[in-house]
Amino acid sequence: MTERELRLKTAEIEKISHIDYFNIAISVDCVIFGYDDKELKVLLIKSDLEEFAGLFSLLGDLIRPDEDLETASYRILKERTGLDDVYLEQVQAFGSIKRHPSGRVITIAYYSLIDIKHHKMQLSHNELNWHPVNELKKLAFDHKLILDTCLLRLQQRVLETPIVFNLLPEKFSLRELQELYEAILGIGLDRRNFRKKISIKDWLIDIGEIENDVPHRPGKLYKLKPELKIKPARRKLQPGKS
Amino acid sequence: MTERELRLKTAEIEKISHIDYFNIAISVDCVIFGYDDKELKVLLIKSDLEEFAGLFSLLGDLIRPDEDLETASYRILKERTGLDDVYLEQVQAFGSIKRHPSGRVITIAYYSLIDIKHHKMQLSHNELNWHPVNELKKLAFDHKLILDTCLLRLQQRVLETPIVFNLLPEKFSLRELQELYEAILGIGLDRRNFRKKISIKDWLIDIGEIENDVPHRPGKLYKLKPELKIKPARRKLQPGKS
DNA sequence: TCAAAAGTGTTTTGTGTACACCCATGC
DNA sequence: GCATGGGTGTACACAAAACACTTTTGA
Repeated sequence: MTERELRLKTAEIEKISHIDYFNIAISVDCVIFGYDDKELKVLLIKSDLEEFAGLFSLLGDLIRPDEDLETASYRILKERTGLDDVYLEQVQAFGSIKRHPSGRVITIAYYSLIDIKHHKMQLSHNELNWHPVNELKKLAFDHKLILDTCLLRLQQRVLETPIVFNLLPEKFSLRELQELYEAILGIGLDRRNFRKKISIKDWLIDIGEIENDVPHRPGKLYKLKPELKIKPARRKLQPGKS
Repeated sequence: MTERELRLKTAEIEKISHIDYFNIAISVDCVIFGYDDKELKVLLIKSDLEEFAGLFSLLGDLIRPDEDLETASYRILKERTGLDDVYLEQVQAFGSIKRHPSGRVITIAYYSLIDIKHHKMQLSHNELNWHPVNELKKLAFDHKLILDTCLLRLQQRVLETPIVFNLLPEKFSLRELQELYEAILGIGLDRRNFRKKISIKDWLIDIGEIENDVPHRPGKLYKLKPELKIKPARRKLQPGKS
């Protein structure tokens, strides 16, 4: 659909036929967050559109008429990361008229949290790569806006609900956890206060093991209490305060 | 589109043609909140679908190919309430396959806040009426879920940003304001603590007038500081904590 | 003079923040 | 033995919650 055709429809607004209402495509875009090397990262692919030559874009696809919004998101995640059981949350829809150069495409944005170490599969196929969130300036489409909006949502959620653990391996030390929070929130945290706050939340189990391969005193390892692992199917409305 | 056609497409999933992707309609649904008689209310219309005979539904419409999501929402609000300059916020999209009996319709939910007294125009045309939010049990489509989700979002926002004033007339007393908060949050509040908290936020101006027509000692009247009135066009990302 | 709500402060409790020392380990 | 992070507690400031009496007005 060209810009010209779009304008034509605008002029004909009074006699819109029912079929015209279907001249809008719907996509899902996934902000796939990962955590590695003490940085929050996002999975991006090089845009194949001429208009955005050289820019990266989020992973997305048109929604098929026979799949739910979440189904479409899980499909994309599965295709791009090989992972199945991931945290996924819808953020909102983006639907500016001119957001997509090839026509009217409304997109529904999701973010998901995955353990970057579990991935490492189809990576770097067609320029699919992890990018530090902080270093991104310009993305294709309105994807920078979508990313920023999702990051903001993540920052809000992370203080209330135990979702960050989706970004970590099964076992982790308190230092790793704190560094993750610092990466997500973009601020430094006091170690003693952080540990106090986490211990009050009662999210973790001391598994009786310690780090190895660290060039200093190893820390204890913890894991998330199993009952707090968020099964994607279970989530309904927003969870309340922890 | 019948259920049978849907299943057919599912079977043909491998050879989906581009045009199939457009076989999805997109609508906007508005949860229009008002406040009257010490109750939070929502504007509903009697559903004209046989499947939902006797049930009420939110106000919505299909999105036109040439209008933004917000433009569509404002159009609905204008059509149904006659009001222009209202608070409007997108919540999220709802897209279950079977949410609409006549085909695949993905809807994007907005809530808006209006002064119920300013309205009173096209009301009760075709069974368009205000309903107390607390007394609603079943709505057409998935509109109860949408309403609940929007209410939850409103409850979260109301503590952080000065949006409740969109539900009140220009001048109001602190008692009215407190009763409004109580209606939205569904809890009782301590008067002294409430007044302290509001005064700290520094949102109000004492306009030097007092209530009249009250059968008791009249309270002072206040108005929201003009610079805090949220112009719909200005809002971008989520506002931070107050 | 009575009913109804306005208006107003203090105390207690909990939460967030700032901050420093000794300990265990790897090198 | 030294560098590195692990592990821990206390003091202060601020915010939230509980709580009661006097004042003003209309009826």
